[in-house]
Amino acid sequence: MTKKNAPTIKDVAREAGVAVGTVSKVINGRNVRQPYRQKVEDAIRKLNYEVNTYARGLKIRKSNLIALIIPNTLNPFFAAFTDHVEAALYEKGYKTLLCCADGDPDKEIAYLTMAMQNKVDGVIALTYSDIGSHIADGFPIVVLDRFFENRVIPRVASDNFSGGCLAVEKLLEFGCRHPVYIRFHSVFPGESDKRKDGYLHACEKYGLKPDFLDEVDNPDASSMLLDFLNRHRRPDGSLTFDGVFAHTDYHGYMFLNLLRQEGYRVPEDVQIIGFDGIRKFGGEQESLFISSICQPVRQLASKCVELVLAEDRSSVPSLTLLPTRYEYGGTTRKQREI
Amino acid sequence: MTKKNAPTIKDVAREAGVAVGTVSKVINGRNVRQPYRQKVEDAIRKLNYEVNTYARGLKIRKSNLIALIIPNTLNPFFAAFTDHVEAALYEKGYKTLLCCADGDPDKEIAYLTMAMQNKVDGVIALTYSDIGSHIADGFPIVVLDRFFENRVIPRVASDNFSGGCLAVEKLLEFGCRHPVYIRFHSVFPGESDKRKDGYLHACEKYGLKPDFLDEVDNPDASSMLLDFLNRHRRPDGSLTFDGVFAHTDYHGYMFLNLLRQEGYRVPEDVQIIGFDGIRKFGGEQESLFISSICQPVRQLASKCVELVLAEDRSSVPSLTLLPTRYEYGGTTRKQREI
DNA sequence: CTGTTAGCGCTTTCAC
DNA sequence: GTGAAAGCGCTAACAG
Repeated sequence: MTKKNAPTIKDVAREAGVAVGTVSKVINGRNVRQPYRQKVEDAIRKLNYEVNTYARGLKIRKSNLIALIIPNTLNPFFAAFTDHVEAALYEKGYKTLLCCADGDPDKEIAYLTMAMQNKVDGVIALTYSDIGSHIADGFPIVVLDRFFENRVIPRVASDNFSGGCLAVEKLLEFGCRHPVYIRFHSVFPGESDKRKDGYLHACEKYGLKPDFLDEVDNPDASSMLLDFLNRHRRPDGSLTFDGVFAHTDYHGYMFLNLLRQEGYRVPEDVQIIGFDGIRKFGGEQESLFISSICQPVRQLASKCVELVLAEDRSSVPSLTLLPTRYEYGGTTRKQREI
Repeated sequence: MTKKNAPTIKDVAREAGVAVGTVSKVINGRNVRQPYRQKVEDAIRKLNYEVNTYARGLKIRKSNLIALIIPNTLNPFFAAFTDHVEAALYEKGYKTLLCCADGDPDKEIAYLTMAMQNKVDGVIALTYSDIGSHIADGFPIVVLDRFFENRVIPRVASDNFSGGCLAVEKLLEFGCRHPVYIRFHSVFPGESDKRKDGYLHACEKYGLKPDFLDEVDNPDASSMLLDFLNRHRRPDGSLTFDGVFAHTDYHGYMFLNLLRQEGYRVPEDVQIIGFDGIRKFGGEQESLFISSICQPVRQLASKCVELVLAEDRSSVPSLTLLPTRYEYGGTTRKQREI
């Protein structure tokens, strides 16, 4: 809330003995001759003047505010993305309006509507509902990962297909012969679906027989993993697979715990590679939960910022893919000697 | 950015065949007779009208925006706090301006200044620098944990002292005889300093000899912990302590890994209790990294929101302490039978 | 170059 | 009850 008696541009003008137009020019960095500029700057300092954002916003229709709509900040990936978006926006002189929609379609739409009607200059969104129809043509918006059927909206995502291939290739490189894929997917279509395509592609390329668990995400994931394990247990207790590519670090870590609990050694008996690159305690220096195909969170964030701020909307590509990379996280063997 | 040709209150008035004043009243839920109200509402819907926040803000000096200033959202505790603050604010019709200051005093002050001069109705802050002197009298602000010497600013924090006592009591309850305390503290004074006071108090109460590692946080924490360990190793390899109260889950987890690496069993040989209640993958259902004195993050957040929105600033207590609780996280023994 | 002035869209008296 | 009109603080166009 603006302070009740905050000095206005008029007060500054009076104090400096110049016209308001001159003050405005000084504030906005336009050319003003030295003696005038000096007087204005002194007056501003003396009165502790600060421009009123509403008045300016009303006039020039710009808020330097970007809305970031995400499910939450609890999930480490979202948290990291949020952090990097905020930093990138700050860098460019923009503020971040944080909108945690929690997967609630009403809240997502409410935030989006609020954002588009006024208040913000653009939106970066990772939503679950199909927001496509709510977006005015030409409105600066960029979405992460999600794909909308009925509308072309600029998207930024990791190169999930290549990431999926990479996971298989790494497992093979580290000595696996039978890598399986496990996934508990959301019902919303997005680029991350291509991780499986990458797995399948790599299987074909390297002559492997695909074998996977592919279910809708649910609270019973844990017991489904156990079922999967039991189905792949030989009479002697050994497993018919020796490598796991998990669709997410989260479920990979869940599987890791299950395997160890069942007496299997990781990475000796089974190697695991996840996807995302989630780090313990969130720190960028911290270790991963499991070996993983890491999403370039920082680059995703700055690309989103770059695109949402792009002056020329028509120059914004409809899909931008950023490369992933493999990182060791304790559930793979060290690279074999060549 | 407000759409260039967005309908204004005038357009609605013309469409509805009433005066702008009437439209304003309808928008703001004031009394307007049915036929008029109906016409206005129809016109609003027809034109897809939405109030311009700047014009309103300029007029009534209120933005329904609260700035949340925190170091980052990478740290799981900050991430959780952010998430809950956003939710609590949304509940009350407010939006969240996310300001990650990253411990940079300039950025903290910049955000704070921006916030106070205009744009936001209040500030919730967890900062490192001494922002006390920058806060206008009566400005709605609430800080988490930090203590400022030169200024009384409403603070909300966990009851760290009781939490410290609780940690020791739990360790004793689970059979420990010699609990030590380890801490790598920030140089900024805050309520969390009282965790150590709680430890010392409990030691005195239960006739224990205090023994601790208390250093300024630094990159060498790991080797300092190893030093500490070596200093407490008997010739036969056993340790002179059997319980650890770690100032944070983070360093507790670090110590856990060190202990296991050195061949000690946790919780059989040594039990560990941390502080904060950090969960793997951020989920509220997920397991803790280590047994911990959990901060009531959600309650801290809603208390901050409640206080920052309080109409009567003089009714806001200068310090609000919220209770912590113990939760098992794998590094303590189950409660002994009585 | 500087100073004057007309609004931006809204709320809010104040007549009616 | 409703409608007309005066600004909120700022920017930008235009006149000097």
